Amino acid sequence: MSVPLHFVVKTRLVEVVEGLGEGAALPPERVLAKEFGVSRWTMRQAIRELIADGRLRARQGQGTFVATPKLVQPLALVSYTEALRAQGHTPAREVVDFDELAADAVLAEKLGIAEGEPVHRLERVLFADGQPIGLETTYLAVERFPTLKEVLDPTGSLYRCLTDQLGVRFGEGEELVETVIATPREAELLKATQSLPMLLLHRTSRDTTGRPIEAVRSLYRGDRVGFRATLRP
Amino acid sequence: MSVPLHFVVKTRLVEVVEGLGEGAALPPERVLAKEFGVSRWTMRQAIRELIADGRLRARQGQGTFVATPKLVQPLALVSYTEALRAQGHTPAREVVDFDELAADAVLAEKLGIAEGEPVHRLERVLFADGQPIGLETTYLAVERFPTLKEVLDPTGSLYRCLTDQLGVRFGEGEELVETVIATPREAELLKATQSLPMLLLHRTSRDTTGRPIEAVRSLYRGDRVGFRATLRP
DNA sequence: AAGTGGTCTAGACCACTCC
DNA sequence: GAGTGGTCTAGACCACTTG
Repeated sequence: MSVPLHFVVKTRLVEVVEGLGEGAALPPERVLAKEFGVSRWTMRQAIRELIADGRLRARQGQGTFVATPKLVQPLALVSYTEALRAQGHTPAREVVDFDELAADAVLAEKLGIAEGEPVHRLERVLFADGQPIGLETTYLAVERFPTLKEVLDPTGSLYRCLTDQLGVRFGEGEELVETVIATPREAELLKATQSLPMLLLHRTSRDTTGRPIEAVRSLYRGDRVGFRATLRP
Repeated sequence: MSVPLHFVVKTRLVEVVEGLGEGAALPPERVLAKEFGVSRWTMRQAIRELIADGRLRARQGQGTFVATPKLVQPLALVSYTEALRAQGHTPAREVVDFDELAADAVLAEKLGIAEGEPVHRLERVLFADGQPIGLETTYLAVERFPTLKEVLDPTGSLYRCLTDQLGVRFGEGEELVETVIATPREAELLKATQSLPMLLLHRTSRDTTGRPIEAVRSLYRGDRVGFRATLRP
């Protein structure tokens, strides 16, 4: 048993998947388990890994289907909308929350303000071709952008609003990427199942004078999205 | 049951973990399950997620322990050794394989050679402070670097060898980041458990004339490593 | 030998979707 | 109502580490 059974099943299941076209339906878990001669738990373990790898997609009450390839998002200070459109996809946003709160120590540090000062919080679900792929939460100091709530169309591009209407000039930024497991709330907003690995991206942007503009926390579905960075020596 | 039981358990377990110090041992799974009044499966699900999040670390036959914070690796064309040392950690490498093979279509395309031509493959496990954190596989065209096998100390820095001894000057590079599930072989080399989410990084480097140098596939343990990128507008 | 985490089974019920 | 994926239980055995 040095190689777990569920991996053997996964390997054989990959061959089945490759024999099917994108979007094709797989037989039900219970049927597959019987065909492969394993328990449903083992079958689900194999399927879960193929879902995490982005090769399958499960829809409760409907079935499991062969997935389309992952999207690739640039790790760059560009508009989400433009980046996606450039790849031939249809972007969309949905506002979950747009309110104010008091900065905790970590957030205050990132935004260069004192703890307890008010910050805007804009939380939006990002879509590509009608499918939710990410949850983006942006924090900006109220002191620095007092008119944001009147000026910004929350369904539009924040980046455009800041540069075009508020005269902000983006300078350097720093991004951190890691994998995490989504909370139930996040999974629900992204229409994902529990315990799916996500890509968590933390960004802090500064203007050309080095002053902090925003702190962003973006959670992307690991089964649907990857990142691309262009490196300069 | 809109919130899964294992998440409730996870939330309560986090509080327990926060009350302990780094490296402290958790009670055995069976004991925790009984204390929380859930089955061992549910307990393991909660623990597995905390492991994926990098907050716990399981060692078979020993127990489960509170983990140390994740490392942060730069997404940049710099030496792995130097990057790690700059953060106060001790780097090491272990050669798994150093041989030649014929390029398949994808690899040939990346390296700018014809399919079937020979390429060097150097596969190494990367360590930080004695712990395996990544598996790096580098491919270079034999035609371009015919003396590599004689010149390179495979336990040393490839980057240094190329720049200092072979006169290569690195230009632009492109990196792709995504999450995947490790194969049993990869998991074993990284001393990780099955079905742990990994960060997969694909890099192709070019010299200052735009000619391909190397194709690299790096698999990092998602529970121990994150990436940092500095953005320029 | 004892105790730990890792894998697997058989069976149950829930939540959701479609007919 | 029937069928799907999602969660959970109780119990078993395996693989590994330590005394």
